[in-house]
Amino acid sequence: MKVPAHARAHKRQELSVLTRHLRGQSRKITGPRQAILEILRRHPHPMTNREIFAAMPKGRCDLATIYRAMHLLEEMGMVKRFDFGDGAARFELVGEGDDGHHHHLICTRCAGVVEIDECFLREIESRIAARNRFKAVTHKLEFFGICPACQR
Amino acid sequence: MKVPAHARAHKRQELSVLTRHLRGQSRKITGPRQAILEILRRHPHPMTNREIFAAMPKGRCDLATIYRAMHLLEEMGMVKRFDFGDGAARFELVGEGDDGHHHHLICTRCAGVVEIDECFLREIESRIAARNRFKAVTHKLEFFGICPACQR
DNA sequence: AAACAACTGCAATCGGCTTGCAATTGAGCG
DNA sequence: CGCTCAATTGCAAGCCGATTGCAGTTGTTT
Ligand SMILES: [Mn+2]
Ligand SMILES: [Mn+2]
Ligand SMILES: [Zn+2]
Ligand SMILES: [Zn+2]
Repeated sequence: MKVPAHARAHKRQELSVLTRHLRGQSRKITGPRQAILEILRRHPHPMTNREIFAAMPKGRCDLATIYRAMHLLEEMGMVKRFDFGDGAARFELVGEGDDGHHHHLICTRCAGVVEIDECFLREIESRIAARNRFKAVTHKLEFFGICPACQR
Repeated sequence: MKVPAHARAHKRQELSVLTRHLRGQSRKITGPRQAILEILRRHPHPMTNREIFAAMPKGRCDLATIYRAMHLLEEMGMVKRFDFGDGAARFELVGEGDDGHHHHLICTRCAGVVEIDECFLREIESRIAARNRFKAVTHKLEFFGICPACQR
């Protein structure tokens, strides 16, 4: 099966990003880390560590390795952690030059996910920070409901 | 130590609410359930099951009982579940005739909590629901930052 | 007071996540 | 290219919040 040129380009670029981020921290570019980014790039929605593990070709690495890798990638700002409230962390690839902040609309029946790209709270957030004299205020927000397919 | 009259009144009222809610579902008014509501009433912020357990007079009941009670009380709409993202569910008493929906501002250093009573998203929520044809849309939102005391 | 369903305590168990340790491997260097 | 060593990994044990099966207890109804 042939890989299209643009996909190869994607991959090359992403690898270079990984390399750049790892340099200067004496971190290594390893198979598991590349595989994880590869998998995340193909997925439009946040994935659990287990899902990443399952998507990995033939037990390519241990689940513990994925947990450790996600911490590293999160620290480097290459992935963003989301919490859908079901007890399992989810991760999504962050675009270059983006901070990854956004929200989701999640179907409570089928677990389907809709990406909500705008954030409506930037303004409100600073008002709340000022009013309570908090610094470095952020927020976590997710929407839940019943999707069209699950309504009937 | 004497209990003031208004406190006794509070307690009586709350008990009657509990009774009313339990009736017709063949549920029992038990010691643990009364004790839990009593504790929650004294606390202005969401509590974990462990905290409720610790606040209980001398191992008055088992931790598992508290977990079960919180499910029941949540189902009955008497408490609201919150998620501060640290892996432990938190519960807050819901006022009568209130749905309990609100938000918090949480200090990531000292875990202090500020209650945010307004909800800014009612409007946006219905826009999102309509745009994606979802029904029964709700949201979970919490703010995080560094409180005045922790800034120095 | 009896009868029975609801409830509780206890201990086992689960699932997500972390961690200690010995073996492996990537990156820089000669 | 092969050497060296810290970084990384696999594995297994363990942590923690939460759930559950079961036998014994208790609240409610009659
Ligand atoms: Mn997303
Ligand atoms: Mn609150
Ligand atoms: Zn936002
Ligand atoms: Zn709200």
